[in-house]
Amino acid sequence: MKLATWNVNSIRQRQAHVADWLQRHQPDLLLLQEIKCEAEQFPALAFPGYRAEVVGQKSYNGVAALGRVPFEVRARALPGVPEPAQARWIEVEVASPEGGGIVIGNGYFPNGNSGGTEGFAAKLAWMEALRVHAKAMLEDGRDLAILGDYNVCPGEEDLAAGALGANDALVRPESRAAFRALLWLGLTDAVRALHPTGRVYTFWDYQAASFERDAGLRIDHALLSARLAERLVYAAPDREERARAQPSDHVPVLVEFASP
DNA sequence: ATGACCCGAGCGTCGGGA
Repeated sequence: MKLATWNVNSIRQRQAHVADWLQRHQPDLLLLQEIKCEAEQFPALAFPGYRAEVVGQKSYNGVAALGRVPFEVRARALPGVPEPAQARWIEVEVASPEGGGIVIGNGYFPNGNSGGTEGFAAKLAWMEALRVHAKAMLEDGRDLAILGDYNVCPGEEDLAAGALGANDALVRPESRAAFRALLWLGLTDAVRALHPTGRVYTFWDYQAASFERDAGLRIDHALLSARLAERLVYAAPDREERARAQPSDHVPVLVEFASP
């Protein structure tokens, strides 16, 4: 089984990139963030062989699941997040080869740098709601993967020197603590499990020739419950995608599992 | 030292991104 996550920074600007990437990599499920459109505007016909389920809104945010295997939608919003809900969560279930299902959450976590202290508090509240929700699913014994744009650099090795200020919401101690609280539930950071050290960036700013200088960040992640983590055979960002013409500022992160 | 780029909205320029 192959899963992937990709913040595409507008699906309407990136649909050819996504269609081409799907053809080359053929993941079972691709989770998208920042589609920046309403569900009716999503170019579902651009991805032959894939079924699209979309949680959209006008202009901002927006997530989607593209699947070439059967899946069902479990939720279109994160439980426990106060209204007005933004389009930041879709949760699906695919059949497991062992029988039973695998729950796959797709999140576009709040950035937390806009809106002052209130905006940062909303980021932390969103992450706490996710922790509570994930904890309940794990206590139910569910196999769980949470993919998406977490908007958190978990550690100092997850950003280039000088790429962000110390007070940035992506590296603030509270943001990192909220990320660790997810790990403490028993989840495994897939990319770090297979690449324990070194640069494994998933984002480079459009500004200041960040990609050319490799001034990147690791903020797109896949967290896995134990049985899934034990089957993990591949987890890495597709860095080459950032070198293409008119790229997203994020690259896809691909994770692959051996059959049980 | 400073600014830098991209997207959507909508036609001024700006908020948001990270």
